[in-house]
Amino acid sequence: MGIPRKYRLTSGRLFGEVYKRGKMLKSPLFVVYYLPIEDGPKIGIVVSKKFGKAVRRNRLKRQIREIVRGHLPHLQDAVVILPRMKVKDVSFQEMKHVLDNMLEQVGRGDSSEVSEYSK
RNA sequence: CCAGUGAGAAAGGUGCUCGCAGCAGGUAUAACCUGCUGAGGAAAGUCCGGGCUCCACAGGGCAGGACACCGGGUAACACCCGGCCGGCGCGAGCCGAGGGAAAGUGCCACAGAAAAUAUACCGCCUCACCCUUGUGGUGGGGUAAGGGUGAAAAGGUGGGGUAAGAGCCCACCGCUUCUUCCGCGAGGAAGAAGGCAUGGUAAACCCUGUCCGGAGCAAGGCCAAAUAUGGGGGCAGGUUGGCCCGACCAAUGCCCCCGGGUAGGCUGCAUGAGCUAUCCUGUAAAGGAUAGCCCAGAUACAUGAGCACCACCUUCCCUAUGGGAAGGUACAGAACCCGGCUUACUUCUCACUGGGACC
RNA sequence: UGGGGGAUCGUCUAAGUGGCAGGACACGGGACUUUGGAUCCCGGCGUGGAGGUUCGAGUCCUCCUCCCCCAG
Repeated sequence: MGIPRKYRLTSGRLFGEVYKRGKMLKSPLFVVYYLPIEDGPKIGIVVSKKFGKAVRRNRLKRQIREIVRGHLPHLQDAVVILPRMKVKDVSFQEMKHVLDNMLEQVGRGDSSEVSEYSK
């Protein structure tokens, strides 16, 4: 895994908290929920079974983790990332570009004001 | 060269940068550094069989389920190996839920005379009677050869025989029974006798034989935290108290339901029916001996991203024995662990079969 | 990960012990009506896939595919 255990979202209860009380960013490729918390960034990734069998889902999760890894220093939120179906037709480079922008917005949202929508 | 059959092997490689998990060490828990290790032949489907754990349990039976030619292998199996029989294929070979229908019960639609105690529709033959004397009718009897129906029609083919026919008789084939020989056995071979009895269906109920207690690592164990001695019902009538005995009352026991609380860590958790090599036994599956090796262990669930070179494939371009570019390199990801089965799927090797061409 | 259940026209559903797959709604056509609705008549449409047992399979057996539920 590209993210140390310390920075992972590790219980169903926390996922529920983020969905319920967090904010949301949408793009054609991803949906990101985030909620500012005290003890450092915590990342969770949810990949639906629609994306294929276990090998394919695991690979997608690894690629997303690889992208998220670079953003860990400037995040202070619990973040849940859900890829959407269009990700299947897109290269790693495009995924990285889109997700980089979204995560930068999450990082800014912690200090300055928050915009609920993107694009 | 083409088509095919059967065995077996591999699962792209090397280097660099960043990053993840486990273990060991470094000065001390988290952190940090170093080193080592890190998915599969199917890890899959969860279809069988075990180990392991808890619960239940005197023994046996009933119910329910699984299996079913023979011999062997195994911890066990529905698996594997060797064989038998049957079927398929020109062949190499492949396939088979392959016990019992002369214990019983059920079912066999439609069609057909009749679907299982045989029967007699069209027919064939014959006798008697009748008259309109005909290729006639009525009645009785003999038939199972021919027709027709069906998935299936009560041994088959040929000959003799007969009024017409029929295992009525004969030959061959099939079947049944018996004997001898071979084989551990399934069974095979030879011979004799019987005159044919026993339709199909048991992946219909069933019978016979063998085997099977239930649940599953979210099993189970330990620690921490939290709470309510709560409410209702059932069973048992044991223990204690009300001086003793009985009744009665109260508390306590076990099970179920409702309600409330907690839901975090450690362990199980990886040395095992283990892997590799050699030798011995065995046709083989497999077993034994010796030596060496340690080979994932997560808990929102670990292998990715970028780059370079090489190998292979496809497409395109060029000055085309060559060079370059782009894309691709199957099926697929361990979660308690093993033995199988089944399904998905790329490439290669070897042996064999049939056919064609050439020397 | 483990355990359990299911699949029949477009949708909802039937088919004791194997024997011509029916019905309702919807759909298409026609009649009635100036038109539409309602009503009446007619019609097509299906056993998740592959194989096996049987003369014959929606039904019995095996293997796949998909969906749902439970532990939560």
